[in-house]
Amino acid sequence: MFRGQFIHKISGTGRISVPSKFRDNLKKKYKTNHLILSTFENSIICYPLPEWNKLEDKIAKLPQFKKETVEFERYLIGNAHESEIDSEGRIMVPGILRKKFNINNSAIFVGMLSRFEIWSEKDWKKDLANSFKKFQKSREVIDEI
Amino acid sequence: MFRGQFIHKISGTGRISVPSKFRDNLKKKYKTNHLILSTFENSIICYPLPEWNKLEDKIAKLPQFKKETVEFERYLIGNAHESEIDSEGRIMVPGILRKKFNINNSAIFVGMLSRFEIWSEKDWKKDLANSFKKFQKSREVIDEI
DNA sequence: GCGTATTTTGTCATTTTTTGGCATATATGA
DNA sequence: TCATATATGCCAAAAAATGACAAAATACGC
Repeated sequence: MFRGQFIHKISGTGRISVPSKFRDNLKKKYKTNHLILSTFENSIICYPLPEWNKLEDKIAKLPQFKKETVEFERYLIGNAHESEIDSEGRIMVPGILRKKFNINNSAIFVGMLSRFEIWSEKDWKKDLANSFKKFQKSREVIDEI
Repeated sequence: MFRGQFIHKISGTGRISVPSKFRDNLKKKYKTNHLILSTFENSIICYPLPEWNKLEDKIAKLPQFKKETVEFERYLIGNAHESEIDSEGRIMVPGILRKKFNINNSAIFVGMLSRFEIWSEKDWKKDLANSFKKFQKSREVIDEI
């Protein structure tokens, strides 16, 4: 499970080291060092490749020209980049994603159990300000827990 | 699988380099460097030749004089151009397609699993502005995922 | 606290990918 | 046929990604 927050520097070429605890989880639980980075709301969302593949397999079975399928694919698959963790524990975050989320000097990794997110510091702080309010609202709606 | 977004320059003669990750996928998975370019919505749609053939086979099985079949065929098959990836990793995008989609200086490749799309920057941004909203809608329809 | 091990960061060299340019070839249409 | 537009082949420059190594920072055990 991915848990916790970590601030890491990102190099000019877009390399950033994945928190070692996340790497341990990837190795132990998923036996992979491949990630898929995609976009969701205001951050880069990262899935272990095996998890992501399950999602793709489902999408591949949908009728390929149907409007909903196409829109879903454009957003989710269209933003997805595969990235391998290198010998130093780093990944390359493609420029197109860095630009999209204003990730320049450092970024925040946020664990989300089966996935994790990468935020720019600025956006993270902004979101944080709202998140407690949002949490208050959503806990009234989520009955299952 | 074709995934991700890549912005590439297009030459005056209509040559544009196919993202290397797409080329790798073409080689490994499809063992081809032939593509079929056609039109779909506001972009050029690109299929590896083997995938295209599958599509044609499916179309061939449809009732051949049905209105929808004819219309579907005319649109998809009628606009299809074959293109081979050259030694520099580029393809030629026929002028007729470039004009149709206002592709001038640069274009965006968007991965869609078994195919990919080529957009003009302008149209892509326009579409993108709606894409998260569309995604929100479509994911309600695609419950299984 | 101190020393050790691990993790993160910086830098440089190498390789790969993308782009630009130019010359030649092929087709198109008057 | 010739002029024009379109397409192809080839080479080299520019830009981006990757690999390797080492320094700096941080965490950990005692």
